[in-house]
Amino acid sequence: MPASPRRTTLATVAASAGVSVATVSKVLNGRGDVSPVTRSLVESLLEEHDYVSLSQRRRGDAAVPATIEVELNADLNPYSTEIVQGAVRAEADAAIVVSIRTNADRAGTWARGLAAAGRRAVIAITSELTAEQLGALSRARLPLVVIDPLNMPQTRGAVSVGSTNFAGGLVATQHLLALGHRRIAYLGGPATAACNQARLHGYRAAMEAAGVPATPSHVREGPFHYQEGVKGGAALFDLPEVPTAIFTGCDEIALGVLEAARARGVRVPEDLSVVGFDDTQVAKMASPPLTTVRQPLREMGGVAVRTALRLAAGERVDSHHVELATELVVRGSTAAPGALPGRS
Amino acid sequence: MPASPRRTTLATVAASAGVSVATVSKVLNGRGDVSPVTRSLVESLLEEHDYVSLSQRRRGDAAVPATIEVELNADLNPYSTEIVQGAVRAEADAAIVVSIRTNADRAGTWARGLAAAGRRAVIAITSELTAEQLGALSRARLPLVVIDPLNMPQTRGAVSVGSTNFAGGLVATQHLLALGHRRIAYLGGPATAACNQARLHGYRAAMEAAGVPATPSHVREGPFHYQEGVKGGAALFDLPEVPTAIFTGCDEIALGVLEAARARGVRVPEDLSVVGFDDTQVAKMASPPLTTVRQPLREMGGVAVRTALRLAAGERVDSHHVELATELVVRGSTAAPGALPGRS
DNA sequence: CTGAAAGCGCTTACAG
DNA sequence: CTGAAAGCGCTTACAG
Repeated sequence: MPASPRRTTLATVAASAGVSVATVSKVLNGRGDVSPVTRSLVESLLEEHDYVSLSQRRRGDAAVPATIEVELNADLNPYSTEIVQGAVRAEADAAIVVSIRTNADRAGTWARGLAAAGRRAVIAITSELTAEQLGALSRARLPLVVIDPLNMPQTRGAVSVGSTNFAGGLVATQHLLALGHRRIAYLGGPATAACNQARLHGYRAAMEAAGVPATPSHVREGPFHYQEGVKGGAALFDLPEVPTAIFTGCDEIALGVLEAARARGVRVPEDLSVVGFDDTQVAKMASPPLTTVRQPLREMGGVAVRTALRLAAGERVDSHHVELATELVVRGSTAAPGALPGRS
Repeated sequence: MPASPRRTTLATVAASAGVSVATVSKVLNGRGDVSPVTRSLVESLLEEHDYVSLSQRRRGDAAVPATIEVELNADLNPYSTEIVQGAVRAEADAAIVVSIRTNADRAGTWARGLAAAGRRAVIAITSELTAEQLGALSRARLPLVVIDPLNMPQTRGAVSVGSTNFAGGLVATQHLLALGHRRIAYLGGPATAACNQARLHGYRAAMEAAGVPATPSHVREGPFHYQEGVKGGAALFDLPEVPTAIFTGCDEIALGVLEAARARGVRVPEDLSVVGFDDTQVAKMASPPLTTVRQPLREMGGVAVRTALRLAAGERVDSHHVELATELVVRGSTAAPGALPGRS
């Protein structure tokens, strides 16, 4: 979008409202001595002419480094921590403001507040953005980059960053099949999340290709939480056909499964193989260390920041969805079914 | 520091330099048509009069929310993640800029850059700040709050936030003693860190009060890393007097010990009790879940932000060191020595 | 309530 | 190089 040669000034707005510059200035500064009628007329004209205050224009100067908002929908977890890490490391000149959205504000207030505070772009991690919020960001001229949105239909228009989730689900399941497992369960993420759907399809594709279609009772979906792993793992152990391996939707769920196994006296990997997803810090710190599908989360954070900066600079981006490669990382939580202990 | 009634304007500087306002303006805007002599005279006078540009003043307006820099000295880990979490949640109106210091810039450049970018205060987590950096922040009028600095002597003047580490070390060790342990090892943090020293003293005090002074070979210090736990745990298992319990300097180290134990076939808590420190997210996700000394890390992040904002507003703070209470959280990684399994 | 007028802080084209 | 002068965008005390 080419910038218009001159930005709107108070004089423009005053002329179109048929009032003096002084009156417009008063409205802007929230003075009391303006009639409600005049005030609302001026306010709508300010909006219409897309008036940007002097201080905001100054803040847009090259001298002031950009700030980018990284919005979380919940507390930092091992997954979002990695993305934030990558965003923070990405660009020395882009300050990353981390915040947790409370949804207390209305969409317009929220977006305008961000613009007024000097944000140049917004990166939303696993958020559920409404159509109003997307519209408000657009009106505030704030570009948006989403990472793993939880509600696909609404956010389809936004620029997004993700990873090859289908391939990840496929390779994780193939790894377990190659070890000799046949009763492989999927303990995944929220059914509405696109990333979860892709992983599930990868799992199903691998199972079908191996001639052992997934048993319906072996597929469970739920939030990406540790407790899901504890509960889901326990539920799977109660099945008549107990799985010998569980492919999980994220490392946190996998750690929950590890705990469910320990509580039952089920040994990992001797009695049960477990595969995580993400390769967050906790994967390496698990006992046994987790075999997991690595998502390049830090790189994804970095790509999101660089994409956001390009959008903020008015550049076009080639692709509306950047997808980075996943990779299987084999550690100690997987083995052939019935394998003997003895690993290091 | 009471703000002077009026900030320096170009006119003031022009008068004291004996040049016109126009010339000063040219210097500020980096125009070429100013003689080097005049330029350097004006520049030093701008510095001397502490001139703040209009845009910077505007950025200081109440309308623009404060931004606070949270400086990490390394990648986000479970400990610093919790503090960041608390800082982000603390004040709706204070934007938290997270960054990892690279030390590429000289101290003055770094501090002035932060001030120019609109930061109002700096919070440093487990950093090693030099005297130059402290001085540069002070000259840039940026208040500093430190959390668990790694080098105590240099940072003694700074306002700090911490927790009752001595009490934490004491209560953790007393818990193990009460369970019946006598051979209790300490696998702690860096010897130079004040928080580590306090925990070690608490451990020693408890041991001495119980009449079982700590064996020197049972005390090891090192970085707050997972690998320290793996290596340190293995080293302790090789001792002639193998400990029956290990009190660790942080949850990450404790998870390393869990893994060292698993690799040796040592069962936790039946053969070995393990106590962590911090109560980060990974403590709950460990298998078995960790008994640990909870530091209120989120609260510490929140207190740091509120203190930083007060200092930025020119208020005096009552105390140069705020200390929050630690608390023992008993989970599944501790039991009486030689206890039988059977817990849930 | 409203706006003409004075004023503030800054920038810039231009005469010297 | 330098600065007087014109001008820009905005604010505010005050007259009506």
